[in-house]
Amino acid sequence: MNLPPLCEAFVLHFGEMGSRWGINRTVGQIYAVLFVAEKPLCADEIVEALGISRSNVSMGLKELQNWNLLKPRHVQGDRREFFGTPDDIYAIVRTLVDERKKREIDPTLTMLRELLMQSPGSDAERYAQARLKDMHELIDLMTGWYADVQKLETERLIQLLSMGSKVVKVLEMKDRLFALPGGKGRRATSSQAGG
Amino acid sequence: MNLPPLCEAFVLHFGEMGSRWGINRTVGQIYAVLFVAEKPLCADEIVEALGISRSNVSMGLKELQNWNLLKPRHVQGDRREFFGTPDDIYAIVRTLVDERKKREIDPTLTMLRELLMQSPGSDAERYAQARLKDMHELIDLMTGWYADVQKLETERLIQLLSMGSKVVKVLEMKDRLFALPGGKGRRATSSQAGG
DNA sequence: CTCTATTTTCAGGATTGTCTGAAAATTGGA
DNA sequence: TCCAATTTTCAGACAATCCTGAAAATAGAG
Repeated sequence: MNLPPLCEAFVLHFGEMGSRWGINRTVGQIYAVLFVAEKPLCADEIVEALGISRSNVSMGLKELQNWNLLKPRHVQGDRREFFGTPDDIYAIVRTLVDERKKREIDPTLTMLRELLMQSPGSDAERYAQARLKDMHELIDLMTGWYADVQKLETERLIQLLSMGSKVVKVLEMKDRLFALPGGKGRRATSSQAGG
Repeated sequence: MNLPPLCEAFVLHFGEMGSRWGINRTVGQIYAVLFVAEKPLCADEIVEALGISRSNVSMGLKELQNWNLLKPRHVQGDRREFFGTPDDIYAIVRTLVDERKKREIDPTLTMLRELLMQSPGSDAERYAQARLKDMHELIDLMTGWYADVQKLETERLIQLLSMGSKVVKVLEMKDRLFALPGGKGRRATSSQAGG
């Protein structure tokens, strides 16, 4: 590996983390190199930086492009293609979550819905369906929250996250102020919520 | 595999998903079986259900115990150990997130902090540190939010998630009502937030 | 259109991770 | 204490994944 020590340490750790999250170690390293690079890099520069084969870099870049995680760049008078990462790290995380949701969560929700529509043939299946229903509701709730929050501008998102659970205090205050009927004991059902 | 069709479908999908998240497919299947089982199961019942070797089940259960995801149960007059999953699916998710945070996020934060303390030896390293600082702040923000929200009772958590970004509207209202100095343009810094 | 720089594909070797049966260790009861 | 049921360990077989070099494909310049 041919990188400044600081970058090398980061790249190695990031590759390791990637491999724990179902992402090929090399792909993680390629992204790490691009992430800390001052300017877009071409494939051969990545080969040079990581000391891996050219074909491996090609496959890694292709994978990262499938994930929409790269910004392709062209340099005047140069035939090679250069790649960088979005400057805004929030944009990177949004893309990452979107893609994982699309590939893993959505199919899981579909599967759960299909299984919940079947009529149980035994007590065992009836009980399993009850469990699956809990799981479906939980995932539904979380993806609904994400879909909603994802629309916020970064500034607002940061504000919301900084608040943490203090938000609940504000909600209580709101409820007191407006004395909504059915106040704090409200049940949360799918996409319903008082605004 | 020796399970009702509905359970089998779930177990297969869950195992597949697990393997995409850095969890051994078999371990995922074992958890899935326990999750939809009406009562705790012993190792041999899992062998029977999944059609895998006894030793494989033993290793899988050990792994799941390391993740604190199992509830060991003892049956009177039976020497075998039985395992179930927590009834509350929220408890399961909390544990899962806690463990992943402990194993992956916390070490990453440590690494980032260490690299940020080094004095850069070149422009490349200086730029890399700026990127790493962004990443550190983002992870810090998200883990801070999680640590905070994780303390809520499930009921409250559901309420918060159901609200989604509508919370921001309430915040705006609050800001207007009390006309805080510096109102909506506030910067979010680490753990600081107005309540 | 041709030429050449560059990228992509892919078969097979290298590596890593998973699974198993046999043997060892453990545990509770007698 | 010993015994038998049960669990755990682990070397090696097996499988999946990754990585590479060589060859094919692509794309821009002339």
